[in-house]
Amino acid sequence: MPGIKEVAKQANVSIATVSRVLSKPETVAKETIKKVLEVIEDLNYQPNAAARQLRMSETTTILVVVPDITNTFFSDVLRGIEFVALENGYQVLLGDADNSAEREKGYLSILRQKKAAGMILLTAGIEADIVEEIASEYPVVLACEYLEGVNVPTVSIDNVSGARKATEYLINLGHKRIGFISGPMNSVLSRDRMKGFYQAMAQYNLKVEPELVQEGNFSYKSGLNMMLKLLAYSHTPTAVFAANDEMAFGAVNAIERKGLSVPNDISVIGFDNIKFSAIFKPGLTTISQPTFDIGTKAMELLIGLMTKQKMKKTQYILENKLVLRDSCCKCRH
Amino acid sequence: MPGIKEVAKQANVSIATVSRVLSKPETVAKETIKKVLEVIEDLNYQPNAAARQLRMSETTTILVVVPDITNTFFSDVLRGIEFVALENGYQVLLGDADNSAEREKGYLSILRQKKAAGMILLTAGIEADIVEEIASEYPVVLACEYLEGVNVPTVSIDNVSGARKATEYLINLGHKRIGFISGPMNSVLSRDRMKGFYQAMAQYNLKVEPELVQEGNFSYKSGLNMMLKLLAYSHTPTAVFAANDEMAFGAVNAIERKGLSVPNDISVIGFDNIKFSAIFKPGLTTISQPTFDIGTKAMELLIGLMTKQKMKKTQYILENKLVLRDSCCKCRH
DNA sequence: AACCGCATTGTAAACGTATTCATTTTGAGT
DNA sequence: ACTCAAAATGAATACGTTTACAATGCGGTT
Repeated sequence: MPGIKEVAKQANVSIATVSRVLSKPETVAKETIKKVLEVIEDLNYQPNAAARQLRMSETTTILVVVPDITNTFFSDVLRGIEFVALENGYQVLLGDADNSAEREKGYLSILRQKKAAGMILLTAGIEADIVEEIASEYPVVLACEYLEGVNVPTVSIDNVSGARKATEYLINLGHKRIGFISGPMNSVLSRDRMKGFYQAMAQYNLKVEPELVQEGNFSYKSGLNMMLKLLAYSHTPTAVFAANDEMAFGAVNAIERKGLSVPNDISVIGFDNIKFSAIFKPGLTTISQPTFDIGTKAMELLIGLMTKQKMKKTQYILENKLVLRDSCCKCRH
Repeated sequence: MPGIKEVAKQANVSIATVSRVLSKPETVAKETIKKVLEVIEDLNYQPNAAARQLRMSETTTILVVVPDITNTFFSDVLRGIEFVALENGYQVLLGDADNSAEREKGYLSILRQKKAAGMILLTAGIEADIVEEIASEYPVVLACEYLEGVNVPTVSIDNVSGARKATEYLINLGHKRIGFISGPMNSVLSRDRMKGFYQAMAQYNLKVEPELVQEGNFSYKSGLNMMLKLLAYSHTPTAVFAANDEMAFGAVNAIERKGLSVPNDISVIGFDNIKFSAIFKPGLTTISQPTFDIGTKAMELLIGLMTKQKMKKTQYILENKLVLRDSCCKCRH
């Protein structure tokens, strides 16, 4: 409630001095500082953010758009983002797109209204040219997902190599008939993981049976259903690679529902290494993404953009790694 | 970039008219509206939020503080909050307290700086008197957690009755030696669940063995460890009630690690009904909280507060219910 | 004693909008 | 054609800051 002028009056100085105490203390006499600070403390004064923002034409909140807040994978990178945001005096405005490109697009107006100084997109539902346009006008960084051919700062993992790594692991265990449950094909990330799968199969001269690759949508249920579909074929796979952990859980449960065992009858490998993968039984072998680091790096990139530092690098690809647990074993067929 | 005055100039009207087109179109001629709207469209003009906020002294962002963004339980209520927020033109600023009361307190300045018009607390790490003070000055609602004796608008579930329900269920299955893994005792919510446990036991004249109640901290790991502790006693329980699902997972895995089976040797019941409870094996019997509804109701309450409607009710207790799955069975001892 | 330089403080303008009040335009009624 | 109310518009101000610029005071130098 109390404004700067109330402070000024009580401290017997001008509002300019009060302002300076807060922003450039080195230009005001020590004694005055003390006096003003006392009054500020006394009145519990906090500068009005809107006024400051209007005057300085800069805000300290940034916008983060996630495709699905309910997905633990994203909450981990969110935590990374918020960690460095707070450290640098920024606040994060959360936008949950709820898997809708429409809602995703709605958040752009927040940027245009200057309610946020920059944006981190954990999604990729917006058309590339729109992203490019908005990125040319405001600080924007892409995390997790990326868009082909656009030159927007990005931090992600190499989904192709990750998927290749997962597939190779199965192959090295002796598996030849390997099924693949993909993510939704409208996402680059999904397409990359599929590409990695195909690359590895080709490299080892293995044929991929068209009926053994099914498209899911990253949900448990789709993993379950697609696996049931796979199991309905006369010649079932001896191993399955699911493009994310949640679908892998579905696959495992589908297999067990049919009276088969993981990994003894069918091996299953996932992707993401979410928290529950270690809790699940059997422990899920999967590709681990450095979620927290993706978040911190993305936020650092964004800060660089907002403070107009010239950056040596704007594209980061973080390492993923295979984490071994109990859902895969040697092929016994 | 373009301001209201640029629009005014191009449309050959005053800035006042432009402003009116946006906020009180009924007071301006249809023809003028059309002309102005065209220019606005043309320039892609968006009113500056800071200026508007300064002038109107009101903002449309609200602050939500969660104890742990990584906990899927909270992301579900977050989704509920954001759903009605968006519907009413509000944005949500996310504050992750990372389980630290200190960080939690740090978010209060956002309210004081008027960067947010109101706040929803999903946490309860802040001292009751501080909350009460801040709530007397700004719109604040408590969700999930609540504080004893403070009259701040609150929406929660009845943790006592939920815990009683869970315990009764075990008792009705014939269990007499029932263990309890509690949440951290500094949270009212935890204390309530414990209270419900004791109430049910007392009601059925069952003795609770002190060594069979252990304090965890809502994490998987603590559930695992506390269960191992329970199993180390000579006389082990035939059933265990864990104060949240994540700890229940830990308990189940601890039991199986000892070569015992759930539910055949020991029944386990949880609390919250998070998404993985249905995926986990055995399917976890638990108490379901209406997470989404908690979120929507909390946001509705907050909107009521912010728009200064007089409200008939400021304390909501939502229904919880028992959901049966496969982690409990009749006592066989 | 006059002057200069520096440290400290104050005055006033600007940021982009909403709104009050005054002014102009419109149109209906005579 | 003239009047008058109503409708539409414009001019000017305020919101709470930051900051460029001006003003003041003080110590030391000449």
